Amino acid sequence: MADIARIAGVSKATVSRALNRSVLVNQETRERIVALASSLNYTINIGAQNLRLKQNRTVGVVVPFDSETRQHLSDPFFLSMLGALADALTARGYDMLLSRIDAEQIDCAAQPFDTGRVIGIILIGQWRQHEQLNQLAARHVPIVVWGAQLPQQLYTTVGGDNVSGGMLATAHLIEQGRRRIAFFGDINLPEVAQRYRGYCNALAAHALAVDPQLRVSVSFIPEGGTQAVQELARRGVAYDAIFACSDLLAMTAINTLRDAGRHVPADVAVVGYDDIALAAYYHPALSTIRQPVRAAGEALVGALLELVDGRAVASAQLPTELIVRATAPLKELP
Amino acid sequence: MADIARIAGVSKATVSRALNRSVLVNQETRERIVALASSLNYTINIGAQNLRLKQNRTVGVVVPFDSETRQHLSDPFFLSMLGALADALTARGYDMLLSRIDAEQIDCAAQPFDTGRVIGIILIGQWRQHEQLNQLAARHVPIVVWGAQLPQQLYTTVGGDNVSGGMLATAHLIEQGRRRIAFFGDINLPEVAQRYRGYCNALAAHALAVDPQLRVSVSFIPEGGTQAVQELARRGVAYDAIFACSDLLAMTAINTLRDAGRHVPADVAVVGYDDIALAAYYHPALSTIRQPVRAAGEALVGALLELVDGRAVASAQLPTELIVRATAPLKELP
DNA sequence: GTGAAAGCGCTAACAT
DNA sequence: ATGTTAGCGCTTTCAC
Repeated sequence: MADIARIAGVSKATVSRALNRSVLVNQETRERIVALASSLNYTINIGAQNLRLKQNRTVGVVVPFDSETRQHLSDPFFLSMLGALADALTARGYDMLLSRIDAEQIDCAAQPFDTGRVIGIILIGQWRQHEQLNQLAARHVPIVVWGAQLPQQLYTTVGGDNVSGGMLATAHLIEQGRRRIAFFGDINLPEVAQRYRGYCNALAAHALAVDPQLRVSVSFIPEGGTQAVQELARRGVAYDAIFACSDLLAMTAINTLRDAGRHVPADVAVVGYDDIALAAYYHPALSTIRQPVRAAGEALVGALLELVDGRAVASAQLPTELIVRATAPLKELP
Repeated sequence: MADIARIAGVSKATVSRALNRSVLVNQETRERIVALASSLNYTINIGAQNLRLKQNRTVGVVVPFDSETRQHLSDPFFLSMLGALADALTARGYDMLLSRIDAEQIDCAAQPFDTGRVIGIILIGQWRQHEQLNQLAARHVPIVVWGAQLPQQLYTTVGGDNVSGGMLATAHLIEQGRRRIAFFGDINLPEVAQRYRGYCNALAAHALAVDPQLRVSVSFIPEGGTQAVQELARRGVAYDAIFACSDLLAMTAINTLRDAGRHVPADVAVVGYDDIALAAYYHPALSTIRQPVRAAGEALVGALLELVDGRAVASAQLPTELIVRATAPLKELP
């Protein structure tokens, strides 16, 4: 900027004003300076500007990975969420700083905020770290979490309606005549626990008993579906349907069933979760619960910006939707 | 920092030194200051530090989207590349600033660099913007592009070996007895053009003619596979194999073939490209060309950091690998 | 309408 | 071993 000022024969102050389109500066001078700057490929240094203005238009997006499986950034659902967040932030003129951290050390998530790099944090994935998240919120770190609403929660969450998602999936299977519905998912994760509640609710609503033998605790790794089907075989329990807590789980489960000579949906109907892009292209096309990813991105960003402005924000639940495709079709096959 | 200094009864300089673990400060004083800072959740403001030190540990990752299709961030391959980059950068202690821009205005990609936010740019996706990329490089913007090596190229690329990828796929199909191999992809894109060259090479090596009727120009949208299969039907050309330039294209093509009553691989063998996570879980499991995503992330980051250090970096080609699965198996089915 | 000067939070000579 | 001071690149009173 000093260079520009020297070449243009004015002071730094004038250059600054010209570049910020201040009305205080002579139209002709302003145009001359702007032209000069652009010919020199000069742009205001945002770091210095931020320092002076104590402002910042960068939001931190943190994706925790499971220390054992390192799985998260390979999960198509979280990846598509990233895309939605990038879009939502770009649309509002904010930049996105992406970090990955160990899920066991969620407190590190606040680091980009503490060091002044970002104005707030969006955390994709709640895992089991409820307490640590509460501590961050108590420290007044502006943070919004994609996940489930929990009791005594100090931080803001945006999430799908997991209870209703679980109910929709299970009710659909019941209505198609299924009675022995297996549940695949780790209910230590809050979101999965809520889906399981929905599953139980739907069974109860149809006067069906919950058989704990039908619930298989598997993590969100791709092989989970295979493991779960094998576990059911080991237990020797009969089932005619599966509700899997992710599409990946559902797909690998179906592959394993097929290898075992069982037909989908004839022998076993399957409903997945998330409606990732490939669910529609899988064969047979996957029936699933859609999570509204684009809306989620918007909602997360909106909530965070409110928080940053010092306004309190209630946690939000986004509607989930049953997408009926071939693995659990409407008309029961004979 | 001034606060800490006041409370600790020392000067800002001492606090700065203590927090940077300088040996110049009394051990006891240092520990006292560090403890005080951490109890106050104080961390050095990186923006101010960067300004003073004229340093920066942030790298810009830019993902262009096609103005018409807006497709890129939904493409599983690019998304997984993002994950690999995030990992590679995190491992080296760099942060990642993610932006999406219109592919038609690639020059905007340099903005985070021009404004001093990042030390260099990694661009995922070369598209057709060869000239604009050359201009950026000519301006000495440190930039590394995931894509194909092109003649008169001033910028650095890291990419898969597309020619060899095309050859591997095509040769495999020929060796399994296929003679009429369709090619799905838009050869206006440099990477696809190279894959097509590999395809032609493989045909030539087996003394087979290249039939232009077998090449269908489709973009990387999911519906591309469907469109391409329909286009071949419209043309009325016979074929017994498909080499598709992405796994998504391959999958939707297979679905469309199936709807038309043609069997994969019996009637039509199919090889995809990328080896996205779901290729293995598709049914039938997809034969494909694997692009080494993790290595790509490492290579892109490594190359960029070299550039930033002022060293010249040659473009790199990463090996591609044929993954034989069910859609184009080793033993030809009768 | 424009310039001089102070200061955002930090570090590194240079003193002491 | 610690304090003083200047300055990174910018904006913004306050003078002129």
